[in-house]
Amino acid sequence: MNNDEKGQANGGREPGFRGVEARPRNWLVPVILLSLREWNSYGYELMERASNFGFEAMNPGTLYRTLRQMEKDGVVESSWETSRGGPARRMYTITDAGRAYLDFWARSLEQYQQTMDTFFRLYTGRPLQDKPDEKK
Amino acid sequence: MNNDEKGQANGGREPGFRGVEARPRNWLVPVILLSLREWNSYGYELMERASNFGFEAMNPGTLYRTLRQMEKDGVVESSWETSRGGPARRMYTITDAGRAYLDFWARSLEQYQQTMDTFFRLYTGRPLQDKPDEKK
DNA sequence: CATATATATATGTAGAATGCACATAGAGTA
DNA sequence: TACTCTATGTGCATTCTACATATATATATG
Repeated sequence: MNNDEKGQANGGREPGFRGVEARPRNWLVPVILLSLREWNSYGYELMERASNFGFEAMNPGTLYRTLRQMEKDGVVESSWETSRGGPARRMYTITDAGRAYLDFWARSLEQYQQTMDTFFRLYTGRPLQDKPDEKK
Repeated sequence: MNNDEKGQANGGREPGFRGVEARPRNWLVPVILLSLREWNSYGYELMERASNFGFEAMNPGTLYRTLRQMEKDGVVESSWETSRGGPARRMYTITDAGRAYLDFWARSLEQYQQTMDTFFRLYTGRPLQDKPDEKK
């Protein structure tokens, strides 16, 4: 709903809505933390693994910037790995705070699933409430 | 993960994470459209109805600005209602494009639910893949 | 009548999230 | 040498959204 191409009413045809994915904010952070909880990793590899969560063709800039911010926030720690061929890698490790954050987010996600249920109940045509009378 | 109060590792205690709700982007737009699909309404009333979706204490500015943007995008239309007591109301009606947008969003939401299932499967300890060997 | 309150809509500003484009650099290989 | 793969980043613009504040009308209350 935020570009020129979307355009006017198109009578119910499949619209070319961009940026209309029902994806929560901060999705990337928990996905990274979940990956790091399994095993330590680095940006380039995390990018591939993130695609398992629907982050297809993840753009590198967003990922690397997010990782640096996460380190500032204390949910991950990093160190350079230079003991092998190829460019140096910044290896990341999840912290205790990171695990706590992940748990918190998972609980929040459960709550959100209930909200989605409510949405679908209304969407599929079973209103939760009748139209109230005009007040006063 | 974006404020000073979150702070450092806290060893798994319940953290005071702010803004860490698993809430999707653009949630407000479909909620408004869903409300308007049931019956025409206006900002002040929509604000109350939005609270049914977990938008507690919605701040008015966000809602009214969103409504105006939605009209620009062609998913709603509005007209002033002055034929009654009290301040004038801007009454909103959903358009065909709005209905199309809502349908699109709902389908997107279904896709996203699968992604969440994947997330929870990993979170609760059943990895989808083993750690691959170091390449090359 | 004056003032307060409820109703109703809106702007200004700032910060966070995010996408897109582009920049940098090491190591192997043709 | 040039090219490609691997790997990490920055700059810029847009969007989303929270918070504070402004405006106006009608009704209730003293």
